[in-house]
Formats: sequence, structure tokens, C-alpha cells
Amino acid sequence: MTELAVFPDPYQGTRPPNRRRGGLADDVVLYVREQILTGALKPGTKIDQEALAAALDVSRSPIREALVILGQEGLLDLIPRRGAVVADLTPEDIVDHYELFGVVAGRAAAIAADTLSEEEIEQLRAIHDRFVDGTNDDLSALNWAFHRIINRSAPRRTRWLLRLLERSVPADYYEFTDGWDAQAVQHHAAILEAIVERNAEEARRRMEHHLHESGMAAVDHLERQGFWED
Amino acid sequence: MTELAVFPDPYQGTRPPNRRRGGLADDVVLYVREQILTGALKPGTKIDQEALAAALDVSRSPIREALVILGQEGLLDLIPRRGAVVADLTPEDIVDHYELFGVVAGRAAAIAADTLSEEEIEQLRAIHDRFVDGTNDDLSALNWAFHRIINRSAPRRTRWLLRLLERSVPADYYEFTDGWDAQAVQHHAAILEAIVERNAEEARRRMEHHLHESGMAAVDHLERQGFWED
DNA sequence: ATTTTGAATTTTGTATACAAAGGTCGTTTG
DNA sequence: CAAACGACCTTTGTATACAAAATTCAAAAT
Repeated sequence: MTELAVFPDPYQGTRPPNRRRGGLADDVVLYVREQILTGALKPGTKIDQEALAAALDVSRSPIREALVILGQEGLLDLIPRRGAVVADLTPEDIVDHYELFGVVAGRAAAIAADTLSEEEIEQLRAIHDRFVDGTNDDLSALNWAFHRIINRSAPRRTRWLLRLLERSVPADYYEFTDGWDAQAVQHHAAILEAIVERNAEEARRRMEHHLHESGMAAVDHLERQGFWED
Repeated sequence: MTELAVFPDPYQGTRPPNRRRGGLADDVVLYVREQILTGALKPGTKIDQEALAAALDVSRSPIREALVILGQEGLLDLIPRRGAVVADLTPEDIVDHYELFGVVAGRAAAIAADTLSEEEIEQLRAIHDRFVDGTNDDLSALNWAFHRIINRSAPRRTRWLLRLLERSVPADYYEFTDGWDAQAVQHHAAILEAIVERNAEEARRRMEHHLHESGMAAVDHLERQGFWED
């Protein structure tokens, strides 16, 4: 997770949680997740708790809590009494994950089209404009801000699931490379338009399409990075 | 989770995982989840690790792992350095949860309509027939078997999410009471029909509708049970 | 040669110990 | 009298210790 620069006023509260540091387990989760999503840890690799603890210089307590979390996220398979193994992560898994992300984010977009206030739509447009502009701004942060305004209109459980799906995906490791940002601008524009027109079904479709394409881009990127080599 | 009777041949491998007993943490998860979903533990209640450990006669190690799992499921709010609190669970949350379940199960149903083999459709029909019949069978198990055949046609990540959504919901505590089974039969029939006709979009819509109605039934049931009293 | 067996070793799961942050409650101070 | 402070107690987070299951590997048996 990249540390974000301070934003001017209109972005108050629109930056990633940055919530108070939890315990060591959180660090372990971040570390192992990155190892998996960058391909440093290949599927099938067994996680040696002791070794990991030694490597990160913590005890097995936070290690075990981290493994439980990653197990819940589906990145590790936890087999009772025989430990944690890096789960398979095929192109199909990535595509599937983004399709799921799509249907859930699509639901959020539909709700946003129905319920966002005019002020919120104005905020959305402002962020989108800076996203289009593309200069002197952290594109990843603006992308995040755009989706956040939409997602926060969704009910609690939907927001919970969106956060979950957001975490266990390589997003941070490939987004806004390879000219993907140009596509994203188009998609965002279309989504914004549907929301402005209060066309919930169209907003849903376009969000689903956006995430579908994101999945394709992710697979492309990972393939080019040699994620599935040897 | 009710223990299932042994089924005749056609149901081989169609009963709930029943996977090898994990550790004590699993027991703790089951226990606390039940306490929350039956209303014994009200939202806002703080979980005292020591007290829970004493009550279940285990140490805090499995307790903590269980709390992490329930936190990931959204049933507990884990606040660093100040412990776990039972998360809010309003009617809106339940409805929202089932809507999410709907879009994901809908995706599975659409895939099933496209990809189920004729043999699998025959199995589905056989199970549905026994479900319609309603005599001398565990309705809950048949319901589970019906959905399982559909869901297992979905790709891995979708199956993972379905399992997750299935767990953190009161299903077991209200299903097939109050004449809900009559409605479920209708819904299943409609879904089966769409699958037989290989009509993916219709299968999706009907599955979404089924889960939407399930959510309504769940809220009704919980309200009648006094889940949200005082 | 392959499989089987069983002690030695490793690794997991659980319990306990300890340090530090959080909360409590009475006292003090403005 | 209300807010601020601080000593005391509680609870969490982390480390360590211990028991039991799983794995390893060499010797024995088929």
C-alpha cells in the first residue's frame, strides 16, 4: 500500500482507510499477501510458521493469526494439523475474482445511481476530471476516490464484501501501467454518465464491464510479468 | 450444523463438507457464531477473551483465532488493542447479505445453465423431485444438495465466495419453517426449468429472486423470534 | 526392488507467561 | 463543580513452553 500525499479539501476522508496500526499480524498479512500476489510464493508452497516467524522476527502467535486471515481470503489453504499452503491462483481464478467484484461493484453502482446526492455526484465529477487530466496526481488514489464515492452509497454488508474483494487481488501491483489508465478513464466516464442520468441498470452494466476489463488487464499484466512461468 | 443421515447412492458426495475436524478454534467459531445469529449475543456486546476461554474451557489461543475468523466474516468488529465487539446486524444487513448472495448465486446459476451436463441436470431433477415430495427426507439437506449441484459448476473463486456467504448467515436457524419450504419448492422448480432450457439469464434472475425472497423470509423469521427486541 | 514398519525429528496446536496499552476511579486542581 | 491527572487494575498482544500429530528416514520384511 503506497502512502498517499495529502489532498486538498474536497478529498477529505476520501483516502484509503489508513486506519490505526493494528498488531503484528497485520504486517505479516501484508507481507505474505504481497509475496503471493507478486509470485514470489508459488502455489503449493508450504508456509513454515517457524521460518516465517524467524524471517519477520516475530513469534508464531501473530504468524498464526495472519495465516488464518489469508486462509479466509482464499490465498492460503489451511489444512488442519498439516499447515498452510499457498492456494492455486490461475488466470481463471483472477478472471473469476474480477467477475465477482463486478457483480458486487455493479450492485453498488446501481444503488449509487439511485441514491447519490447531487453534491456527491459533483464530487464524483470533480475527481473524474482530475483523473482525466492525468497530470500531477496519484492516479491510483483518484481511482480509489472515484470508486469510494460510489461504494459508500451501498449498504454496509455490500461495502464489507467490496473491501474483502479489493484486498485479495493484485490490483496494487499492476494498476495504471501499460496504458490501462486510458481505458479506465473511458470506463469511469461511462459510469459517471449513467449515474448522472440516474440510470441504475446502465450504471450496473458499465461497472460490471469495467471490472471485467480490469480482470483481463490484470491477467495480461501478470502473464507479461511471468507470474505463471515455470 | 445438523448431522446428516446417510444418503442412498445418488447423493454420494453431495452432503455438506463434514471435513475433518479442525482445531478448537473451529468449535469456538461455531459456538460464537450461533450465539450471535440466535440473538444470544447482542450487537455492541464486547467479547471477553478470558471469560469466553473459561466458559469453553480452552485457552485464549484458539479463542483469538476464532475471533479473527468471525471478524473476517463481519460478525465481529475487531478494534486493535481494545478487543472484539459483536457487529451490528440490522434487518437491512440481512437483506443486503441475501442480495449479495443472490448476485453471486445468480452468477453460479447462469454458469450452471450453460455448462451442466445432462447427467447433472438429471441429478438436479431427482433431488428436486424428492424436495417437492417433502416426505421422509431432510428438506434442509435436499435444499443444500440442490444448490450444491448448481454451485459446483461455478469456477473456484465463486464457489469460495458462496461458501463464505453461506456461513455468515442465519440460514440454519430459520430455513424450512413457517411454510417457507412451499415457496422454496416453487423457486427451485423455476430455476430448474430455466437450467433445463439452457436459459442462463433467466436462471440468474430466478436465482436472484429466490435469494431475495429468502432474505425477506429470514428477516420475517428473526423479527417473529424477537431477534431485534429490546 | 519395493513396501512396510517404527523410532527420531519436525511442526502444528494449545496452554501459559509476560509486557504494554487501555480502562477505572478516586483525588487533585483550576 | 467540572476537568485533569495519576496510581491501580484489567485486558489485549506477543512470546515462549509443552503436548500431540505428522513427517522423515533408515532398517526390516515381503
